[in-house]
Amino acid sequence: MSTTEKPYHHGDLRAALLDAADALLDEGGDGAVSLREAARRAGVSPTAAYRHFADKEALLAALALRGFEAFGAAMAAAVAAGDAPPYVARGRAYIRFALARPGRFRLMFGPLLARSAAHPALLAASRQAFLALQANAGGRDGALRGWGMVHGLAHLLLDGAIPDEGSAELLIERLIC
Amino acid sequence: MSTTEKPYHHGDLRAALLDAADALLDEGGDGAVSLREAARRAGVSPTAAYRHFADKEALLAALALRGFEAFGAAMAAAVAAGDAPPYVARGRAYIRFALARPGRFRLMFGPLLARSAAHPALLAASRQAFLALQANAGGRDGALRGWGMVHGLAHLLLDGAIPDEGSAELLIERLIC
DNA sequence: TGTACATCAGTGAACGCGCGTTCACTGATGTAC
DNA sequence: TGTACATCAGTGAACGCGCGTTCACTGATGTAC
Repeated sequence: MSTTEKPYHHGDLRAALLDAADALLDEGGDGAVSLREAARRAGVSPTAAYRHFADKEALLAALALRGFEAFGAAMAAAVAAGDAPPYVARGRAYIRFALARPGRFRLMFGPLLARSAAHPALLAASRQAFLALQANAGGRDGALRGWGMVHGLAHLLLDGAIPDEGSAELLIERLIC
Repeated sequence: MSTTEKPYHHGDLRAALLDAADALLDEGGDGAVSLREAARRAGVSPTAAYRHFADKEALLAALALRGFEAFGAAMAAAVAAGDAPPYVARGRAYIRFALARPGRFRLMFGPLLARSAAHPALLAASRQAFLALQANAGGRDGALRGWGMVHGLAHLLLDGAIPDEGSAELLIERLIC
């Protein structure tokens, strides 16, 4: 749907660059994103990106922000689907999102966030994600424990640290309930 | 104690390089480690490292392995201290280790592990870490939930994602019990 | 309706950088006889 | 005890690479009168 890899045609180059960078993110992780390669994939000269982003970090921040939006939408959709109590549905959606878009997921909670003073919008987005998780969680500490669990399982699954379980999906349904 | 930054003197260059790389790991994370900079810090020419490691990935793998050893020791020491039931003590030690040595922690469960076919020793080490956690955990699924929780809280704390709580140490004691 | 001008998105050459890795080498240490 | 030789750890010059970023530029689009 969204990440076409063709050169853009008179469209919105900013969006095309973000799409390209997004793809890089999922292919090679954090360090695989470069302005030059994103421009290459968008079919544009190496320096065109500077029309739309102050520097590389600005591109990454925009990417992370976009990630949080998609993330929030995915969680809301999972709750709306009503297949499980809201709290359970959100937890499962959290892990599924991470597995589907590992690069995005890692960037969202990654090094940029640690330097959050420079990226207040990012910090706000992550706070909001936590607030959403907190609903129906049985208090703040319970919410933190739950957040920790889904966040940790997501990372462990992504890193291949969990001894083989067959399907990750089954594991998610068994553990998050 | 271990990570001296002085040029080594006729000692074990391999260990000196690992120490230097370890320091880089904690200063700048995964991507901040370079053979050249490690050699520089060890006071040695840029290519000396190739006497001791086949390539950069071999250095990183050795670093991760060393990390798992320190990690196992930290968990065992925490249990032996007896301040809390073993399962609780291990969980707390897990998070404390991550906070004390973020670079190590991230590397241990990071990208190398995902390509574990190339690094069987690493995979074995992470399996063993899980087995240790599993003791007194109330079954395999309970152990996975617990592992997820401590792993996730460690990451969230490292990334500054958890809204300020004052002391991380207090948070650990309150949540892991 | 037509002309003059400003705005702005993308170009392409160029910079300096640090990196991983190779290669032939030097000089010290140790071993064989 | 002394000499000849092999081993081996570290050197330093060199390679090619992709990167972020700058700069002066071109050419199209839009606006003012």
